[in-house]
Amino acid sequence: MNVSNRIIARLSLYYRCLYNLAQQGTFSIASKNLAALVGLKPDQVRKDLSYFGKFGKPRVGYNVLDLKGALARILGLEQGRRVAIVGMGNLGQALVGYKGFEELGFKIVAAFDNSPNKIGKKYRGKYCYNIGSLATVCRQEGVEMVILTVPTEAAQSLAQEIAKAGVKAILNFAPVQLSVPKGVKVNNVDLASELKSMSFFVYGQKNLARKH
Amino acid sequence: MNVSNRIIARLSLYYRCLYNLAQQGTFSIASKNLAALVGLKPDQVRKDLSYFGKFGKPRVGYNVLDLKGALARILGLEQGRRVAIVGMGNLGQALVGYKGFEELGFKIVAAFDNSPNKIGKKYRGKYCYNIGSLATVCRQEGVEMVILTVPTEAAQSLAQEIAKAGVKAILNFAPVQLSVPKGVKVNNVDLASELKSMSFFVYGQKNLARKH
DNA sequence: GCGTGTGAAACCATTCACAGCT
DNA sequence: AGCTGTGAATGGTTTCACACGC
Repeated sequence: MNVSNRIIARLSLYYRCLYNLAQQGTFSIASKNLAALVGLKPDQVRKDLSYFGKFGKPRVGYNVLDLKGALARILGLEQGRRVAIVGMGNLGQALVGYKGFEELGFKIVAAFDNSPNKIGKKYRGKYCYNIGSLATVCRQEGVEMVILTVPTEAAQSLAQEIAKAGVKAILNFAPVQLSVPKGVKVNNVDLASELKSMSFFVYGQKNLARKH
Repeated sequence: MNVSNRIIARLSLYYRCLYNLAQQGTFSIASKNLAALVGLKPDQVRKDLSYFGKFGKPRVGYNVLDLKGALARILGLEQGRRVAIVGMGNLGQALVGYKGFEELGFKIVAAFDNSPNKIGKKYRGKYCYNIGSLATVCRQEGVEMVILTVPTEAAQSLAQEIAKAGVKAILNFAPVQLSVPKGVKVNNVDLASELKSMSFFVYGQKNLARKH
């Protein structure tokens, strides 16, 4: 079966809301209300969920805990995922302490850098290894996903190393298109491009040469 | 005219590549090669550009400097944009020094926080103001876009303040759907959701209840 | 011949509308 | 009556295929 990126991105949002609702002790929620929380239409929510099963009850909506559990299973979040951060610059250091990760079961088990100043130090209690020992440490620690926060020039060759170390997912912050072996999933976070894109909608737009 | 988010997101990528190509002194590039750099099909690149005009020359491709200039104009990047960071936690502090912003003409002109420890300090040479003076400082400094890196609970009410201060674009890192007045553009960066989404493709997927 | 620009076709995603259940 | 689940209809995006210009 074939599920698109976009559906999964939305499931992640639903999961986030259900997590919060569960904490507040909310028992059940209708597609209409869930949709409002994420800024979508109810139809969309129901259709997305219907790809994976029938989780709702007519007249009632969805049981929060049940649906949260189902999404956790679908998204592969049941047993926490083991994550490493490669590149302990400003961004890497900020993310090593990011609350949002640990809450959702992403456990940061290692940090890596190539700078002698950083190797051997601890950041938020996480030991920073020499990047040369990437493969060894990743296998030892069972690293499943990597957050890659290195300078642009270094990103591609490290992505290869990371893939060789058996890691199956890379969240890439470097503004380059990484090429990796099949079977490795890359998601990109391109901060400057986000700004550029907003710039268009607010300050560009007018200079259009062509209508349509 | 109506241009979709997705086209603009891709234009931002093209711009990034053209910026690099220009620095390397490359004179011209074909859609095929540009597509390879961003991981897309040549047809897509040509179609995207054709919404805005005819920039290429048959048999030659696109002149790098010309196309870069055209995209800068379209994206509203010609005169640098003035940006503030609201929330000087780990992430805010990391982003205040992010090279990728200044290079592309996004000038960080102010930082804000509500903590007495931080107010009055400088981060990478940027003064941290009391968040209470948001409106005043934003108008004084001509802030056009805000990067919002505050705790989830604070995000919604600050988004309102920011909008009131005349800022037209918010890059939101808090995992909530912000509601803002019409005319204000919000882009979300939800780091935990990125990880969740990758988790599905690598470790979820199998547990599908329904085929299709 | 080679690479652009662009209608037409194919594909995918969202929205609609309603049957079915409680 | 109210809310889910889902085919059918709509709308949007990507890919194809080819005419045109150098």
